[in-house]
Amino acid sequence: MKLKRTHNCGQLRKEDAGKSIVLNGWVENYRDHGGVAFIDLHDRWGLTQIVFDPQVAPEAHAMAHTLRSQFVVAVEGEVRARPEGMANANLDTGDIEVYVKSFELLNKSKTPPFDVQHSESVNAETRLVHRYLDLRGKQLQNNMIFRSKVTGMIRNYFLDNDFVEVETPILQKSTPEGARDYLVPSRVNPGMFYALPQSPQLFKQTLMISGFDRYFQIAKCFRDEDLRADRQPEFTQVDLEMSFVDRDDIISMLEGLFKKLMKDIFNKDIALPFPRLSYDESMRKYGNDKPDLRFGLEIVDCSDVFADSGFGVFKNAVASGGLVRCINLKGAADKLSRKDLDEMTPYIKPYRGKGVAWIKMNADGPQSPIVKFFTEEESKALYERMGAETGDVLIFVADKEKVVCQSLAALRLLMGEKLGLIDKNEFNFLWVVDFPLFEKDDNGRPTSMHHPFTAPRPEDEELLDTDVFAVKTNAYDLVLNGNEIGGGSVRIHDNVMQQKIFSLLGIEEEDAKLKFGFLLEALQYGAPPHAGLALGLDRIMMLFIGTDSIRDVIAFPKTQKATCMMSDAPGPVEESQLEELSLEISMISEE
RNA sequence: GGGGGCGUGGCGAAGCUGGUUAUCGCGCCGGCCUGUCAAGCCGGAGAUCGCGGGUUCAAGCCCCGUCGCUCCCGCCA
Repeated sequence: MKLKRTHNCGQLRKEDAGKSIVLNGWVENYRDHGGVAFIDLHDRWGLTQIVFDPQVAPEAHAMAHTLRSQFVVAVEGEVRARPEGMANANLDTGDIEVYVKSFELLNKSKTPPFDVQHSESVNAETRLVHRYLDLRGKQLQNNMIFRSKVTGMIRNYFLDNDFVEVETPILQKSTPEGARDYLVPSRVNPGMFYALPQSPQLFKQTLMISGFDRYFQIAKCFRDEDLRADRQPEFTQVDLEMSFVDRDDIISMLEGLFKKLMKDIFNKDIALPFPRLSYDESMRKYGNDKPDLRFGLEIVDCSDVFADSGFGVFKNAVASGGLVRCINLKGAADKLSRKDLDEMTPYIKPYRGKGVAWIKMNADGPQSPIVKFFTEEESKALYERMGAETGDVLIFVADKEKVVCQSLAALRLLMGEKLGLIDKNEFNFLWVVDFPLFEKDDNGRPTSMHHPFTAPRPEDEELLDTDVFAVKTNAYDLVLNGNEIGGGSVRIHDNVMQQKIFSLLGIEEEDAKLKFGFLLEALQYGAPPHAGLALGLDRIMMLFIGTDSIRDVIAFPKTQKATCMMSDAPGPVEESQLEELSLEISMISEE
C-alpha cells in the first residue's frame, strides 16, 4: 500500500473542499461517460463519489475502465464541492466529490454472485454461502454495528450499577431436563461428554453463593432444538443475577436499563414502571403469556352465555369442558370482507382450531351464519357482554381451552395488523408476573413452567403439599410488543426447598445429586436470597432494528437445519480424531 | 415428528390445459458517449429448467423418490 488513508468514505463534507485526501474502499459502481467517469467508493462509513477527469488526471482516467464492482482501491485526490445542482441529497457526502489524482488497485474481485447492496430478494442459500459479501452490504453492516453499540450500552449499564462480569464455562455437564444439549466428547475423558450451556443458570446461582452479589454476562447459549425465524441453535443472552433482592428489585433494575436504551438509542422517553399483568389475566384476555398491548381487542369469555345454546357447536364445547370466547373487532364491519372472515378458519388450523364463527353487526341487524340458532335472550346477553354495537364484528372460537386461547391469540394479532391498530413506532413494554410454578405434562404430572430453581411464592408454599398446580411464583417475563424478550425469577436459596421441588418433579434424590449435586451442596453454605433474569439479546436486536428474521442480527447465522452454509459446518471428522476420542460412529437407522 | 411455500443462465422473474431453436429485466463482456449517481444507447456471450427415476411419440410443465432453502405446529426446563 503506497497510499495511506486519510479519511473514510462517509466523512467528507463541503468544508473539506480543497483538501488532498486518500480514501480506501470497495468500488460500488462505475459510470463511464466517455470523457468524465465516476465510481462510487464504499466502506463501512459510507459512500463517496470519485471523479475521473481526463483534464485533471489523464493517466488515472485512462485506467479507470479497468475497475470493476467490489475491486479494492486506494484513491488519492482532491475534495471539491459539487457543481451547482449536482449535489446528491441521498448521500451524507453528497455535497462533495473527490477528483482523482491517482489510484492504487489493492485487490481485484470476482464478479459478485449478487448485488451486495441489494441482496434482500436474493435467495437465502446464495446469500449465506457468500455471507462475507452480504455482510459488506449497508443493511447487514449497519445491523452489526448497531448490535455492537447496544451491547456496549448494556454492558456499561450493568458495570455502572456495580455488577461484575464473570465468564462461566462453555464446557458444562449435560442435564437432560429442558432443551436438548449439544454434546462434546474429549480425548482426556473417553466415553464422557460435556454439554454446551443452555444457559449459565447454575453457575450464576453459585456466584451468588460466592458473594458476588451482582453478576452479569453476555453469554452464548446453545440448544439443539428446531429452528424458527426468531430462533437459532446458538444465541446470546444477557444473563444477570442479584443477591438480597426480591422481584421488584430485578424489575426496576431492568426498567432502568430499557429506559436508558430507549432514550440513548431512539431518544424516546418511556414511562416507568412498566405495566404488570398476571399470567392468569394475560391468558384470559389475550390468549398467551406475551400479549402485544399496542392495541386492544381483548378476548372475552362467553361460555356461560352459550352453556345451553341452540347452536350445537357452542353448547357442546362448553358441555365437554371447553370454552367459547369472543373478540369484538370494534368498528370493523366495513373493513372486513366475507373473504377476510372466511380466511380466519384456515388461519387457526395450526392450533387445531376447527372454525371461527362471526357476527357482523350491520345497521339492518346482525349478519352471521350462526345467530339464527341463538335465542333472543342469548343474543341479548351476548351483545351486552361484548358491548356489541352497530359496525362491530364479533368473532368466536369454541373448543378446548388451549385451542381457544392459541387460536384467538393468533387471530387477535392478525386483526390488530389487518385493522391497522398497531403503531409500528411504539415500544410497548410489559411485565407478565405470577406464573404458576408447574404446568401439567402429557401425563398430568407437574413439570417446571420456568425452571426447577424457581422459588414458589412464600405465601403459596403450603399449597405444595395440597395443590401443586395452584402454586404461583415470583417469576416475571419481560414482553416487548408481543415478544418475550426476557424472563427470570426469584430463586430457591434453601436446600430443603430445592430438594422438595426436585422430588415433586419426580427427580429422585440420587438423580438430583448426580445432575445438580454441586448446587444442592452449595445451597448449604450460606446461600443468600437471590433472583435474576436473562434477556434474549438477539430478539431485542430484532425488535430494535425492526426485522422479523434473526439472521439479520447475527453475523454468521445457521440455516433451518442448523448448518452453516459458509463454512459447511457441521461436517464429518477424520477416523483418527474419533480414535483419539475413543469413539466409533454407528448410525442407528430409523424405521 | 407433522403441515405449507420455493428451487428455470451469476441474480430476480415469465413459461397458459405437456408440443418446433426456453422468454424478460438486472448483472457480465465489447463498443459509443465529459456529469452521472442502482446513468443512457448499440451489440454480444451465457441456462437442458435442484438431482434421480417414471409416464408419453413428446416434459421445465404430469407421477414417484430425493436433496437444499424457507415459514408454521410440535419441541424450545
